[in-house]
Amino acid sequence: MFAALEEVIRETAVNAGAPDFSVVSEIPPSPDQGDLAFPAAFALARTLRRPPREIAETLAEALSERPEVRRVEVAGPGYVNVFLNREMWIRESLAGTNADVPDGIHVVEHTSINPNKAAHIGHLRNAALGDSFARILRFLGHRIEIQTYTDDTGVQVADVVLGFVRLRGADAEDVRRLAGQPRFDYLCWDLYTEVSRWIEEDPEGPPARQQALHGLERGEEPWAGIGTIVARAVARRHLETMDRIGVRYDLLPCEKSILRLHFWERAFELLRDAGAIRRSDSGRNRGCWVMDTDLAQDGEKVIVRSNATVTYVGKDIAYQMWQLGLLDRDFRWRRFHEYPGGSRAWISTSGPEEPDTPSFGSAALVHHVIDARQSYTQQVVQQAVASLTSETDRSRTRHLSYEMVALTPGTVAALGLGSAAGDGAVEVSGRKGVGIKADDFLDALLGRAAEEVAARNPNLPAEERQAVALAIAVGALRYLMVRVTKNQLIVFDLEEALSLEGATGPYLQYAAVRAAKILARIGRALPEGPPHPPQDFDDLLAERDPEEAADLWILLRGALGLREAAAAAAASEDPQVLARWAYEGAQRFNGFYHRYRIAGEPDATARALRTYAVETFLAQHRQGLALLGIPVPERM
RNA sequence: GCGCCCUUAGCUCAGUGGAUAGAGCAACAGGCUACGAACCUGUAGGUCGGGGGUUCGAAUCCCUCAGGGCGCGCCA
Repeated sequence: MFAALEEVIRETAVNAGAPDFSVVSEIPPSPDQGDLAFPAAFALARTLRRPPREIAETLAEALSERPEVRRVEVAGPGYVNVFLNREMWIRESLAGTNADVPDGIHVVEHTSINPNKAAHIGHLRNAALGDSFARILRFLGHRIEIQTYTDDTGVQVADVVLGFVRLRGADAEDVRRLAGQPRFDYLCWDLYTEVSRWIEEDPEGPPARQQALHGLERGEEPWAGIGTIVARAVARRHLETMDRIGVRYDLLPCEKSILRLHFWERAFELLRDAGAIRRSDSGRNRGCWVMDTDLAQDGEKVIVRSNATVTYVGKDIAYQMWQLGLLDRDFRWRRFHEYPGGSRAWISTSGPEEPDTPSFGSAALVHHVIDARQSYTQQVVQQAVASLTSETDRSRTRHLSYEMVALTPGTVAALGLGSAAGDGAVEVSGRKGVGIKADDFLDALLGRAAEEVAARNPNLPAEERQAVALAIAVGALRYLMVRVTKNQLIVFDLEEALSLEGATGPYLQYAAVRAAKILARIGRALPEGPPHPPQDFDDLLAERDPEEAADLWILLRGALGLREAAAAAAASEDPQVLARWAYEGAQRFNGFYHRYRIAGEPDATARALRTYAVETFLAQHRQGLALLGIPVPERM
């Protein structure tokens, strides 16, 4: 509808002699200035050599002939303010669909934690960002596949394996027994910091680590056997942790499979044949296979070392080639984790594949949710992969880059993780054991939420109280992680993060719970989707007090902006856009709630209009919260 | 040295060319016998890091300087 009106503006201006231009529209600061405004006359004043007000009058006249326009005003120095036929606008926005979504799978790769220790708050940001982004894409009509890359043969796992063998004197059976513990990942967290310190301080450390790493990569015992036990047990723990906050995965592609299935060997041939890499005959990188790139310091990036082993970047190139279907090799898959409710996560294997395995990968577009520290590496990989595609427009791999989570010195001190030096942010480090574990943080939130629920709902059965507290804790956590822009470093303060008031998840949930309660009181079911407006909506609105009409309209217009907000979030690759929409919606609703009676309103027309607005708000708000992974409890 | 990100109210952040720069927290003053106060209303708080430029119009775009964070290996 906006597009049609913009076209009217453009056409009118061009007919008046203006060169072609793109029309901008905006929403006026107050609804008594209209529903839509065009500042076009200012820019046209110069080219048409006429005063802006005069041009605005011409544009207004053209617009006023459109059926979707009720009234047009020229305001101030030359704004064209449009009062829409609101019923028509609502009906059109309800009819919006995902008709023109291109086919093809979007892979969202997120979380990707090294399977050697418990997940921490930094990983929660990644998972919340990736999961919300994936839900938004699915809402917009895309087919989605969720992957979490699992580096089960890297130094981090090797270090923990070394810790078990060297510092604990454990064999595979011992480790298998320990891995059965409920929070095996916590045990590994502590062992990892211990072994990291040992490697740093003991001269035997570095060579021992080297031995463990090579053992893992080559499949030598005891390293490989223990490595598999550790990696799979910890990866399973990660799935359980993330499932607590509503984050699930389809696939766990493992580095070990990439090695065993010789992905790199094939990728190497393809890259070499395409001329994307070449052997360096001179200089510092003599004997290596390198890629020419402006990104690297000397103009070349080593992909294969002079000792014929492949770098991290090389392995990542092979993996990303597989994701895009550019590698004519495939993983084999086995069932790994059954989620309550039926879905399951698959893990890659180089062994025999299970009979009824679906096929994965070959995505149209892959989104890598990886923190900003990896920007450089991701650019190099993207360049390599792009050199294999015929597409000239843009890369089919996207780096959804985000800034990390650090800790306030106060939080570090409060948790006994070290002394607070200065007032800067403290980096979360798994190696040093500085960080807040994801499960611990969620448990702390759960504890605080449970207190609140008990205080407010003393008569609720304990089991229900627990369920409500969980929803609130998850809502608080999910909102916390997406409420700021992905580019903003989060300096995590525990006290602040445990707050359940103000701009927090529970605020968003509370608005939904309230709205649902009102509807329940007057015997209306929870709306499945936004309802259609009442007949003669504009006339009904006009009969109300102007202030109320404005409040009703602002609530409705905001709620109906869900799809637009989701699309903007997808385009900017940042769920924060949607989180802001949800927060502002809750604010509008709470204001409305305090101002107007709904269920108890005696006037039937007023009650119907207000109920309609509440139903629309609730349907849209619940949908928006679902996209952010924020559950809505029955009561709170 | 090069690259990316950040700099807006005391604090944490919104606001990616339009009308008077907005929220939350903290502070102060109010509001529960109404659909539940995890809420709402009000007060106070801003040279949008500094300086140039483009534009009818700049927190927003360009240049430059400053401060802060993170990267830039034949490591993973």
